[in-house]
Amino acid sequence: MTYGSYIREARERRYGEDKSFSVRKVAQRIGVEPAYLSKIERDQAPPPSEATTRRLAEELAEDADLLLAMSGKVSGDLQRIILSRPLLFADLIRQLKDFPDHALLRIVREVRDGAW
Amino acid sequence: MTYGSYIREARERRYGEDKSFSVRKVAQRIGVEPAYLSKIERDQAPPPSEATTRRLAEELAEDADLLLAMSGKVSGDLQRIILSRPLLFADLIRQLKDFPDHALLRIVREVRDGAW
DNA sequence: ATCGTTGTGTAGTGTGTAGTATACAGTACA
DNA sequence: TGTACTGTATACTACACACTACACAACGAT
Repeated sequence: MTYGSYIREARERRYGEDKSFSVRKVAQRIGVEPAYLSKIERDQAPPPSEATTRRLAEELAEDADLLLAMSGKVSGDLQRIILSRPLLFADLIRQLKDFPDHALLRIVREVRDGAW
Repeated sequence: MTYGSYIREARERRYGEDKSFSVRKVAQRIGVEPAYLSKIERDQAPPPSEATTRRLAEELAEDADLLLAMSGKVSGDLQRIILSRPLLFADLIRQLKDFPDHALLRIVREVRDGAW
């Protein structure tokens, strides 16, 4: 599933029930040219900037982090968090690389629930 | 402490004991023009690409993650790890944002020591 | 005195990013 | 039958990134 096809499907799903989700209208609301959005949806243009992806995500009620991941980008706010303590986060992330999802999820939960 | 001044100090420290750590020689070994390295060291050019920073880090025996952080970049391998499971890592990192260093360090250690 | 080495000033280059602008063909409907 | 909308093809643009190429003056050793 590419960025483009994902966006296209999400938009068309909404267009089915609300005709204001045409390429033109959505493009206008997020502040880009319709031809550009069209190219993105057909993967003829690379995914747009982080800012544009965020507007698009909000418009289509999709997850911004997921969309950003599809465009090969790590969210700017995560980057800033990592850069504030690069060595600690580098260690942590590299160690979690091969952890299975469920172990990761457990850590997320324990950290959230203040088991620390 | 900027990227440039940090590099300059590290290089000059080594130049004191080994004359092969001149701008010219180091530049040649890491594969860039001397004038370019000179500009970088004086912060007249922005920090170089990740690849060049890595070669520079190795040449000067400095920490690549630290140097990359100074240049405002998150290491590519960390990005790839995050992008492999964007939602899990996004959650985790955002939750750790305001953790004090010692708490983070403890997690790093417990994860490493297989307390999971 | 000159040769090699030092760092640096200035100008220019190729590639990528993130788009805009205009025009065009097809479809819906009133 | 026209007009209002649909998506898309094509061409172009502005700016940033990551450098190279060459020239020059200062200094140190032989």
